Amino acid sequence: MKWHQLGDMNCPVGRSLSILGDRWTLLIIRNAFLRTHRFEDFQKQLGMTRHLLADRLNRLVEKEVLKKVLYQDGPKRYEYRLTDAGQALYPVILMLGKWGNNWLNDGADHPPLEFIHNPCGHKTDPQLRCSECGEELHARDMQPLLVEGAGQEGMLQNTGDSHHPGQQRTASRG
Amino acid sequence: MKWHQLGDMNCPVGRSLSILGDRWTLLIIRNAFLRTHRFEDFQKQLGMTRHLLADRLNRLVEKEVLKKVLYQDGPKRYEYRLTDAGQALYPVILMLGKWGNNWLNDGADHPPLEFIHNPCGHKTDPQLRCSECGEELHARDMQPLLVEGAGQEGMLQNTGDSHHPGQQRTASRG
DNA sequence: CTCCATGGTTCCTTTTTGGAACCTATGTTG
DNA sequence: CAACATAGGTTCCAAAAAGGAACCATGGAG
Repeated sequence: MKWHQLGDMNCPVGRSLSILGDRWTLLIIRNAFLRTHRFEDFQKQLGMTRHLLADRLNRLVEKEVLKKVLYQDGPKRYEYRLTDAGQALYPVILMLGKWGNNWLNDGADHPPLEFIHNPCGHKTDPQLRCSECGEELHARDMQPLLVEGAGQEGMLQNTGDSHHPGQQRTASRG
Repeated sequence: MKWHQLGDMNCPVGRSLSILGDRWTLLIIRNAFLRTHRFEDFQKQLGMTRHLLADRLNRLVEKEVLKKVLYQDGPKRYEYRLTDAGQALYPVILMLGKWGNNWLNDGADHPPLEFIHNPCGHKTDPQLRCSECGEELHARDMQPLLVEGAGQEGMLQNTGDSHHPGQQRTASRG
């Protein structure tokens, strides 16, 4: 299977990764959150080839994660800014950062990265929480629920070949 | 710059992506969360070449995201399971899924994926929240803070070439 | 007309993928 | 013992993507 066919799959993680899952794309988006918007700046900060950068920026514009905004009219120049969809990737970037912080400090010479949450004014540790009870979410407590009419190749639900029975019921196809 | 040099960078997002940022790795991890553990099952479910799968599994074991566990002694057979570091990637996977759900439902024929949070029993919408005030976190409210002694190429802090002044102060190097 | 800045594009080499066949160890069937 | 099955790889080769460096285009400044 070619990797790009993943975009059609039923699993939302697969669809996300068909756009975001390559070597540079998420780094470009990270830098966009850091207020980098221009071709030259992306290129200098990331050190990637101009070639690839142009390709990735175009693809992100096409997928509506970034948009081109005119910022100068002499020779018309555009910069790249996050769309609403792009802004919505913040949790992904932040959780990747948290993971790197917690689990990839081999030599310990990497400074822990911390954030102030401006509205409350405190150093914050971003946490994934349940919208209903407010508790922190863990993989073992989550039960995926696939709505009716779907799911032949649904992923994010086990396909039933588990060697560890019990513990699992998916909604449909029962 | 070669992509693998990113592993040494100061930014935790860059370090995370040096392990996770390729076409297949996060999909392998997703399936591990869905209780897929064996080579053949990964291969069938993902449709990737055995070649690449072997390479990625080995790399994840080396990086201590997965571990090999003996499950049969006839011909010795091992399966791949998430380590604690691997388990800690759940928020990343879940937020990628949430994003795909919300922003990549082009034809709308993809079913929304929903989860029950077992401890509270409700359908949950996973949210990124502040550990201190409990409010949902947004990019615009977050101020990265780099601890002293660090930060030459720190990333996740703006390097100062912003064309949009104000709105930004990083803690050190002032 | 020349030079500069920004934002690309082209050309060519090196690495990574994709696809399919083959290998290894052991266990089962006949 | 031969033949086949199972699980987990490895090998080989062609195709695609990434890396590196030079070149191009537009418009303004000198």
